[in-house]
Amino acid sequence: MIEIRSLKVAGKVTLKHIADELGVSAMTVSRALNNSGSVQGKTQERILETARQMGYRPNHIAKSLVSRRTYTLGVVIPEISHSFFPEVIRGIEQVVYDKGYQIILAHSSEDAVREQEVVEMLLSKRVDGIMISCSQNTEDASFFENIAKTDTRIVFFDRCIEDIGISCIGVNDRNAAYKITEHLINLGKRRIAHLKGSGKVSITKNRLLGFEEALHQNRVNTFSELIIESGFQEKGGYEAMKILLDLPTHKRPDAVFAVNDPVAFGAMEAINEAGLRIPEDMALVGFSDDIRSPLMSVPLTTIHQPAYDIGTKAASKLIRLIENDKELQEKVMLISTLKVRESCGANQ
Amino acid sequence: MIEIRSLKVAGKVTLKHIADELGVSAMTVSRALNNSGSVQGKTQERILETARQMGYRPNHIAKSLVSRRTYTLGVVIPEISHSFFPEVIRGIEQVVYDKGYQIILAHSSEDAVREQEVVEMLLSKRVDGIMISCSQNTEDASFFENIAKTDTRIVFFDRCIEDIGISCIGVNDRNAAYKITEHLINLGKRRIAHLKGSGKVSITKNRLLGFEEALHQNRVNTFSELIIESGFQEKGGYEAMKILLDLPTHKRPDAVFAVNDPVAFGAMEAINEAGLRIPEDMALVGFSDDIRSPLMSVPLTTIHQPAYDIGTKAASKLIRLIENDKELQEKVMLISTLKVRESCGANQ
DNA sequence: AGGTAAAATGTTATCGTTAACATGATTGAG
DNA sequence: CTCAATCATGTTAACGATAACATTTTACCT
Repeated sequence: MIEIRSLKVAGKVTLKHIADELGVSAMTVSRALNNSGSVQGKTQERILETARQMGYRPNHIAKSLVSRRTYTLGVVIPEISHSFFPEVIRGIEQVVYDKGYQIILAHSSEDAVREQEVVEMLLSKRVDGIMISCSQNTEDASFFENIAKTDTRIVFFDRCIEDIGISCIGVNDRNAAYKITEHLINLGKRRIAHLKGSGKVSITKNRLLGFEEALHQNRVNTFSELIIESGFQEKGGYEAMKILLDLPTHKRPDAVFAVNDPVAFGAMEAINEAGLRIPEDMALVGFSDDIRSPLMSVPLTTIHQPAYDIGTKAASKLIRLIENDKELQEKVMLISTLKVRESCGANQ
Repeated sequence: MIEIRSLKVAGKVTLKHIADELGVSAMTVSRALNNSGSVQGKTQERILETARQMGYRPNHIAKSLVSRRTYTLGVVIPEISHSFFPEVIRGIEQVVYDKGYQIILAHSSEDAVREQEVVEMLLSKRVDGIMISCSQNTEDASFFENIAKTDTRIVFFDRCIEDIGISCIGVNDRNAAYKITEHLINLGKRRIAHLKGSGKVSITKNRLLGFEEALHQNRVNTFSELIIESGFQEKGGYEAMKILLDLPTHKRPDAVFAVNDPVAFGAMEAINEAGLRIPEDMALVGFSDDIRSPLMSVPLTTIHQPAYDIGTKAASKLIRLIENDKELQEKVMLISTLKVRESCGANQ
């Protein structure tokens, strides 16, 4: 039985406290607790027991200062209330937990200025790496390029800035956009609108590209007045749709492809308010397969993205980049699939 | 124009690097950057400019070691895929961002062991405080009591352990449960079941209490075989409901009050599978107003909780506890409201 | 017993920043 | 012109842990 003179130390217990308690040096205590050999079995036991009794908790702040490693990763998302992101986070969390890391969650609120602020903060906190899905008005690629030059690793997921040598984990946006557009064409739609995202991020560009390609390949006219920037949120979708609905009746689209499901929900509301029926008067499809999409009064046809897997891939890629100097940057495109429901008019 | 000899320093730029660059001491640089008086205007300008050019970023790890403050808060949630929690996090994030803190998000996956692990980790990371919503099998109050004795502040939200002197931010669970049960009684239900939560957490206890009270006050029989533990997840709701459905027909409930909406969704599935209609054959109500609840084929009657506000209150309470020694522990009960939809049978 | 290799423990310096104190430069009053 | 007060800057130590090196103790062999 070991007698503890000062079970309650003012403030937190440190190695030094334990060392003083037992009349050994802090180094010996450190070695004992880390099991790093060459501490007499008996001494080690006494140290472990005393540490337990004194409620010792290693100070990772101090450890990090020495090791220059925090085992903490930053995760920056634009909007936590889209069901897609919590699901990605769930994936990230699982990997990160298994590998012994933690995440600092930061929220850009779809604002590029705030995004840079929180990234700066993460860097000051010396996170080992950052996973980021860009805000809707992120334009400044050089900001990320400069970070990539430092020893802090970055990985984009979902909303990426492409071709600047930073890994991207997303889905085959272009191909999926192509498929869902072609699906509308096959249903006989000929005036197809696109509510497009914004900024320089991958999904804006690639979903638009896939859309245009599908029209072109299928010899369907593209109408520039039917391509409207909506951003990525419900409100933007509502407003963009209003613009389309204000067109003269014969110029209105017969189908709308929204850059993501929240935007489609906004559009849905505008269409309902205008007294039009989905899909009879106007077909509508989205992208991302939000948790609400199958539950809408007219279930939304969309592209299903493996959100959880995007999270696990992004996290494991980032950790590999951190832990292995040889690891290369790469673009990972997971497979997304067309989810046909009723809003496109196929299942009537 | 200042000439920088070594714009690129191996590793990260420190105060020392800037100091050497300008031939001053690190302390002067520190003072200049922190604007803490008594640095000559001219010198300060040179320092600021050089710091900018060298891409200096303050090292919060080192700062934290000195100040024993990390401006980081831990947030522990049991399950990120319930829409309630992302919404709480959104509230937390807003306050925390405004006050200059960050959050480390940790996930217990409804597992008390993992919960303790992540809390230990947060403590090792020396977070200034922790917000936690307990897992479904959290029983060990002393674990939290011991932490509360240290100088790390804790606040519970939603799923609290009560009466151990730690602040709780939640809703008037007992009263709300009373109301929704009474609502079922007023609709003529007389064999009312409860799918109850688990563990020692507040919502399990209080929602059950409110349920029983409503039955008692309204002179409706309580049937102990109609109170089944389901936990807090969809799967648990499904399984618990199966048990009720296996009862002989005349012993089956005519209404079911689920401890939360995900559990109600699980129950809904079981009821549908059994070929029964909601609400005609069996009424069903939940608690929490999940984002999916109004969208179900039979929209779910439930209790709406102000999730965002729970987040903001929890965060500001925690920050006040951290920053102000005089701040007292308290129990905050926000007002939740009955949301009558169709699953209870009122709006047919 | 003497000597040496191996094992156990201790000491010092460091990570980047800042508080506390120390020193040197400048100013102004008498 | 001198001396003290004020201002600007520097030095040292500390936060808690550990790597690298240094010392002491133990064990074993001849």
